[in-house]
This record gives sequence, C-alpha cells and structure tokens, in this order.
Amino acid sequence: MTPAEIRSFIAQSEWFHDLPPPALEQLALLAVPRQLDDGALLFAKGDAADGLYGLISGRIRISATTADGRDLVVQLFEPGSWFGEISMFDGLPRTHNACAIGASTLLLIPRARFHALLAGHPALYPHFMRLLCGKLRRSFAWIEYAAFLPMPARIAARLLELARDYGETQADGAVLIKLHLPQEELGHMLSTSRQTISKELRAFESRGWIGLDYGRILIRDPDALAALVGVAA
Amino acid sequence: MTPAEIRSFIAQSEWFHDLPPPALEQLALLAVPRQLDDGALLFAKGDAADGLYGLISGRIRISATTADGRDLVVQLFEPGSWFGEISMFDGLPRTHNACAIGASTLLLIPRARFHALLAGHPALYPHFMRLLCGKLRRSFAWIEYAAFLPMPARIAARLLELARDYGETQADGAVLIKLHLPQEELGHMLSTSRQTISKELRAFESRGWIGLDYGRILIRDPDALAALVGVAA
DNA sequence: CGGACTCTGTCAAGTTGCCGACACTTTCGC
DNA sequence: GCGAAAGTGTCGGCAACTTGACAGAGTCCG
Repeated sequence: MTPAEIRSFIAQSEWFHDLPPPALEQLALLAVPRQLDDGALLFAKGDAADGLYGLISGRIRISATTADGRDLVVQLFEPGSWFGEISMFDGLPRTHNACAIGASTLLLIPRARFHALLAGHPALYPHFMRLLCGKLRRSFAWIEYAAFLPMPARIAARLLELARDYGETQADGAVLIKLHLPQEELGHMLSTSRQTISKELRAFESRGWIGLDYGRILIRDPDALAALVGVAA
Repeated sequence: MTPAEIRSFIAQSEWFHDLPPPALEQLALLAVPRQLDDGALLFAKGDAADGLYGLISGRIRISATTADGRDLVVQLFEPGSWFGEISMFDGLPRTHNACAIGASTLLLIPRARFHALLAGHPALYPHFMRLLCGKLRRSFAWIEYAAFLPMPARIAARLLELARDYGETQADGAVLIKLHLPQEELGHMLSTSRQTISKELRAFESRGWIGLDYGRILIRDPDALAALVGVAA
C-alpha cells in the first residue's frame, strides 16, 4: 500500500471526497494501513475506540454477541465503506464487534487525527450527520420489522436488502446475492433458527420467487417478496 | 407564553444553553409556540418536516404504526426535551408519529431558522452528534434486547428504563413510575400482548419485585429485575 | 478421488406467545 | 353516587418457533 494509493482511496471515498487537497494530503499521511487475516477480530463491543476505519479490500462483519455465544449480525461492510464513527463522535466504547471475512486490508484514521480534521473542516459535519441519520433510520426499520412482521416477511425483507447491497443482476434479470450465505448465517441476521430459515426459503423457492444453491441465493421475483413485506416494491 | 418565557425555555435547554446570547435572542424571536389538545397528532410518519420541536409542558408519545392499526411506542418525551431533529439533519420525512398525551405546549423552530442557526454556529454540531449517537446506541440496545432476551427479561429491562426516566423514589426506597401505564400500553412498548404483560407482571409481583396498582407500577427490587436482564445493576 | 467438513432437509417434542372470550374491578365524569 | 368506560385476571385453543437429532447432499483439499 503506497502513500499514493492511500491518498487515492481517501480521495475517492464517499466520506472525504469533498475535502480540499491539502487536508486530503495530511489525512493520507497520518492514516495507518492494517492487514487482517480471515476471521480476525478487529475490535470488540466495549473496547475503547482507536479511530475510524476505512475498508480497502475484503469484508467486515459487524455483530453483537451474548455471554452464551449467540450472535446477531448487524451489517456487512464492503470495500469503500467507513465505519467505527459512532465512538469517534461520542467518545464511548465500541457498540459492536467487528471481524474480517476473508483477508482484509483497512485504513485506520487515528482518533486524534479525526478530531483535528473535524475541527479544521466543520463543513464535514452535515455530511456525517446525514450518515448517522441513515443509520438511525435503518435501525428504526429493523426495530419495526422485528415488532410487526411475521418471520416469512422478515426473511423476505432481509433478502431484498441483501439483493440491493450485494446483488448482481443476471442475464435473465434475476439477482444473485454475491455472498457466501449459509442458512445459519442468515439465521444470525434475523435472530432465528437455521431450521426456520430452511423451511421458509424452501417455501419461497417452491413458489418460484427465489433460486437456491449451496450458500447462494438468487432472487427471481423481488416484487413477490416485497408484497409479502407489505411495501410497494 | 411571553417572549421572555420562550427565551428562558430555550436558554435553559440542554440543546441550546451554550449559544451566545444574541443567537439565543434571535432564536427566541423566531420560535413559534404551539398548543395541542390531549391525543392530538403533531405529525405522522412520512410527513414532510416543518422544524424542530421543544416540549414545554405536557407529554409527547412517539410511535410507529402499521396499516392494520397496531402500533409500537418508541419514546415518551417530557418537558424540556427536543425532538424531530433527524428530519432536520437529513431533510427526509418524519420517521415516526408524534401525538400529545394530555394538553401540551410546544415550541417550533422552523426548519429554515434551524439551518441558519447551524450554519452560523457550527460549534453546535458536536453536541448534536452526541445526541444522535445516544439515540443510535439506544436503538442498538433495543434491537439486541428483542433478539436475545426472552419476554420476561425484556419486560424487566423496560421497567428499569421507565423507572430511570420517570421514576420517583418513595419513602421506603421503592421507585414509583409516574406514568399512566395500563398493561396494554406496556404491551405496545414491548410489542407483545396485554395478556402476556399481565402474566409476567403478576409473576414479578408475587416475588415481591414490583408493586401493582391500576395504571401504576412500583419498582421494589431493581436488582432482581436487572439480574433477570443479565446485566449488573 | 476419497475423506473430512460444511451445508441442507426434515421430523418430533416441547415451549412460548397470540387471540378471543368473559367476568370482574377500578376509575372517571356527570 | 351511578353508569359508562377503562383496566385487569385468566382460561383454552392454536400457531409459530425452538431445540435436538440424524441422514443425505455438496464442496473442499489433501
């Protein structure tokens, strides 16, 4: 990872692209590259926060865990994403665990550097505000899904989200979710059991709404799934 | 509501108390007082946002609603609270419904005025950031409770929150929740049925952890409830 | 290409919570 | 005070999910 590559990664990112060039330059000089092996823990819920992370390659899995080992997958970050900002803004410990899926490369912007950047460029604030608001709105949607929707609809809703975020449209118009996604992992995203996922996916498949392959899901009829969720597609 | 009262309300609020006096003055002049009758709807989810609201007296109930009429109570605001800021920061529609419990008096800071204030006083941003982060952390906790805890523990967790936010310590050390809180309303806060609430509250009472009276709940043993949640009190 | 590992389908038993129903109690407004 | 309205206790049937178990299918890697 050369300094030039770091600079270009930051300059192209959604978060920092409107920084003036000198600030970009400084940020790039003080950012710290970091490598993670497959499955390695980047930080855990409750850790003191060291800084803001940008994902360059690989994938990061954000989750919450109970004392007895169950966990809930909250988000999967793709290259180009930045995360860990909540602890930057409020100074409190990490809200979730973060670990690598596949070997991953990250960029750390140390806490002090990030604060200096904000102090020098308050014009960044509205942008960050919008990002936080987006997270809040997604949390609210999740809370409502859990409260209002029966399990099949929640599964459908999650499949549509995954298709939007990780989908690749095929020649026939169907959307393939480009994730290794065993039923157990889907269960961790919806806090339900593997067996329930299996049953419902099978039901969707039998109606022709989705296609199933080991660890792969193909969305054939998003409108049908959306109708189950009760929202216009 | 005299201009002087408005000014003093704003000056004492957690959100604006460190504004310089001239800005306070301007804000007070442009804020619009508003009266609501018991049960009146202030705004609904999906409405375009008119501004930021401060609650002077009464109480505001924030909820989400389904097409078939079920609803989920997300928050109750007390006098001194400000709300509706999410739509201010991202310009998108309201995330929830807001309606008055009891006759209520509010102050509206119109959208344009709020933006002008922010533009003129970027030092306000870090404070608002922390507030948004607090909401996010509370949302996360809620999501985890729903995912991980069985119903009795979720009820216990909610009772402890209510005791913290609306509790009044009695002579004997017990904490009375100063809300009119029928079991059905508690059910709407936990997205469960009245019958389940009734059964669990009765169980808590029989163990001496809480006291029950029509629409009133008294917390006698918060530690026992916290142990059920699985968190140190 | 063969064995280890992962993933999936499925069943049975048990639990939890929902819903409708109904009686009873308390509170509130006149 | 009295009647209406609101709140509560409780039962029974029912649907949804969980857990544990096990077999079979697919994939990966030596």
